Amino acid sequence: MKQKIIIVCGPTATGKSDYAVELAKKIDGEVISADSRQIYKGLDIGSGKITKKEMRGVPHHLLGVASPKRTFSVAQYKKLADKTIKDILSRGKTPILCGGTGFYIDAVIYDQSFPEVKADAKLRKLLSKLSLEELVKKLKNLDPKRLKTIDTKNKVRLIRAIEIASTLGFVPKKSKRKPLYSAQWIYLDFPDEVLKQRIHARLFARIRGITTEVTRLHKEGVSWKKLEALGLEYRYGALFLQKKLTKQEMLEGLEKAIWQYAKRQRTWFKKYAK
RNA sequence: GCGUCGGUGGUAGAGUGGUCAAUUACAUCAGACUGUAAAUCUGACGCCUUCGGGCUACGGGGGUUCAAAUCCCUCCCGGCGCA
Repeated sequence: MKQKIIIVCGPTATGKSDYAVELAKKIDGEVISADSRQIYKGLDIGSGKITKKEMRGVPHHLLGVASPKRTFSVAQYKKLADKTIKDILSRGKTPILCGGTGFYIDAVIYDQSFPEVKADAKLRKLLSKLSLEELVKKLKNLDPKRLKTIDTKNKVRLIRAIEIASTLGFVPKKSKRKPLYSAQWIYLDFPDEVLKQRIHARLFARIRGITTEVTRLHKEGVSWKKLEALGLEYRYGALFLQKKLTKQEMLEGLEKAIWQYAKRQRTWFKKYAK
């Protein structure tokens, strides 16, 4: 008998957090965040992290548990989430997995196993100098099976596959998509125009807080490069503070980027619609 | 007013007689996704098509040429210089 878990997903700015709190109150649940940016400590305003007050007494997990100075990965998330879910269930409560990072949700629900191969900075640096063709050739020698499923135009993926293959000698087979829990999916969304308006309104309400937050993070030692890689609010905030963008350019570019992100999220979640 | 440089697809911006429906970037639309996933990557992107091709397009009009976004004339618009 599989245990029950509820998933609240959907694109950004659809009110997932509020919905999850409401639901948790009704069914005596606890919320587990599935958000690749809210996982970091100090990324609050820009990531739209729920505040203590908004939690209204409902326990929340996996918010602000990683350092933004270090790289955090799905594999780590998966481990933490598993542990948390087990804990919640053991106390007789219902876990509510809530967030917009499809990959994270996927990793938890479908019990994906990730190979124990850590990032090798030296190897990555070396490989990043190679062309796509050379990388493909390398992977072909190391693990021809993986080559069949990989996106041969995606350098980042190729490098990771080679990294795994050259350490383990092969790339572990993709685990089957077998659901671990009996999941109840709740997908939140709005028509395009409405969602665009919500994104716009939220951005303007938060823009001040965003720049002060990014300033603070940089002072605390998070590099511009890292901030730019964090994307959206952090990328545009960092570009603006470095004077690489005007305020106007930041606002326009960021709003556009958030919309593009929302659509990518939709694309991901469409998979589950069937 | 004279001179001069320029007006190209949603935008920026290449091209300067044929191989141009027009490099490229951005935007837009669709999609992928097993260790950075708010990241990274892919495809489509004038209109029509029986997928062979057809049609309309590089400010407007006229012309030269077998052939023009590319050359000439003229008109309109913008920048700059001289008045």
